[in-house]
Amino acid sequence: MLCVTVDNYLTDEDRSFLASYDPRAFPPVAVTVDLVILTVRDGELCVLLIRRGEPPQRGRWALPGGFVGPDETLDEAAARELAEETGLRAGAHLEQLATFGDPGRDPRMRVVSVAYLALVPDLPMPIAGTDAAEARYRPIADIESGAVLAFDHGRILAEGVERARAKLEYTGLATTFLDEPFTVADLRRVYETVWGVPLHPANFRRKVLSTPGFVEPTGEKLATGRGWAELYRRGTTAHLHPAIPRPPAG
Amino acid sequence: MLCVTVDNYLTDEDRSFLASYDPRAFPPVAVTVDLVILTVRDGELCVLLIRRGEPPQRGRWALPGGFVGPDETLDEAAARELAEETGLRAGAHLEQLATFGDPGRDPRMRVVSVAYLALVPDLPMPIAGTDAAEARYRPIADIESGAVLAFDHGRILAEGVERARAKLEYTGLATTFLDEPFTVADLRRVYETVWGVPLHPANFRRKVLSTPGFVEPTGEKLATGRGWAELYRRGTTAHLHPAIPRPPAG
DNA sequence: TAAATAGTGTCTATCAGACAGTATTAT
DNA sequence: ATAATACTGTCTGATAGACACTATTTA
Repeated sequence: MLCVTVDNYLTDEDRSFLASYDPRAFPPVAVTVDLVILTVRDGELCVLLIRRGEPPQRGRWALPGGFVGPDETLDEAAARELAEETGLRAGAHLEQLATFGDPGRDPRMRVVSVAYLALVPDLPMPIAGTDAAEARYRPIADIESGAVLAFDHGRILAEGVERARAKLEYTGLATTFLDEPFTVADLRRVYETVWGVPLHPANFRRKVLSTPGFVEPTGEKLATGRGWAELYRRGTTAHLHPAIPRPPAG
Repeated sequence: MLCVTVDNYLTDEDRSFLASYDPRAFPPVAVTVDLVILTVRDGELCVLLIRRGEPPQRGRWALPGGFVGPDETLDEAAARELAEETGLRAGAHLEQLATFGDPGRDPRMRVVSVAYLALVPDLPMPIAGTDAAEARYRPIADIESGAVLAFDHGRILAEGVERARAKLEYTGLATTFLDEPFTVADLRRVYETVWGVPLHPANFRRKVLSTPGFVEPTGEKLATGRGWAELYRRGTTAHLHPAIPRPPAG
């Protein structure tokens, strides 16, 4: 294997050691990335699921994912999978979530899966890949109330949803769920949908607009709906000071 | 490979598919766990490092770690490594940090490393393993100011330290750095050491004691030092309400 | 007119941060 | 006596949460 990245760190001793090193002496392990792609549509928090078109567990709903290529970083593999499934290349938020590697979580072999979390705006339609019979955004509520996902994907999804809920509190990531421009009420509905609690409109507005860098006014106003509403774009601040406090129970 | 865990999920189709499945068709990848073991000693935040006794990068300081066994979960492998290096079996905090898998991060082969973060009290002495010439707790400040670690361990350490700093704010984990019983001043010194900022003793005391479940009084008093100080044990609450706010810069 | 929504202003309880001050012990 | 530390009490400014109120548009 060619490893130019750290080649300049190698000593002569390293080089002679590597010449006699056999990577195939280790038990076979596969490394994959699985994606928790969340979006908000029609007042519901939804996740992109694919129905498996190949065994094992053909016909069952699963998170999209795939093998990490030999020359890819983990982040690159996740970005490639996200683009393949949604068509999105930029504008979405993508971060590593956690890694799942219990023996027996996949019946084929030892599979260590690095899970990623993506937050995307409401998109036209997902793209069904070669190994997927069908791809669809499905409400979280449906999965939480019974529907069983393939492998340990239910647990991965639960961690992704919890991470997303927590991150809305102290980052400006809620705006990545929205197309620009948006109103303060649109942003509030994102929080209400993801957290599952109603928020006080007046207090929410005051907090959002008093947090520097959260949203930028476009100066335009939207006349649709009742009355009129000012329009905003995403701000530049990743970390919110102060945070948007999450109500205790939900 | 025997995979009983999800065996009852297998359909007849799955079983016939698996009979013709060859795990060795994939490029060889090794999965390891690396540990960021942090402690507070002599007013400094320290990390357990080993000096590599085998190539590659023999003689360079690195995080302790090792291969994940074929029948181990990732958490089990991390707990085993922690016990091997420190002798600790319980009482320490251990959580998954992030996964690092850039091609070329290890010159031997493609190595995907699942990093774990451990917070431990001040311990007698670390144990040098078979592949380590030496094991020592070294101050974070020494590494941040120049000392280069093996592979990408500098980046892993930086993420671990940042996670630890963030977690002190909203969890009761600071107490895992201390032997019981401890005083409020001991706990304050942990925060001051990890965050690198002085905290107001009076305000710190008020916040800690008004946060239910953070610390439990033993009823005893310690007469050493000037005056006397009340002694406490770790509380049961993992999540702090309200949080211990971290001062902005520093 | 009634209902729904965008936006403004105000009141109150709480908390962070700063500081004054007391009690106790080592030097 | 002086310095250092543990601990208590008080004051101020900021903010979360609740509510009242106006303006505007649709049904």
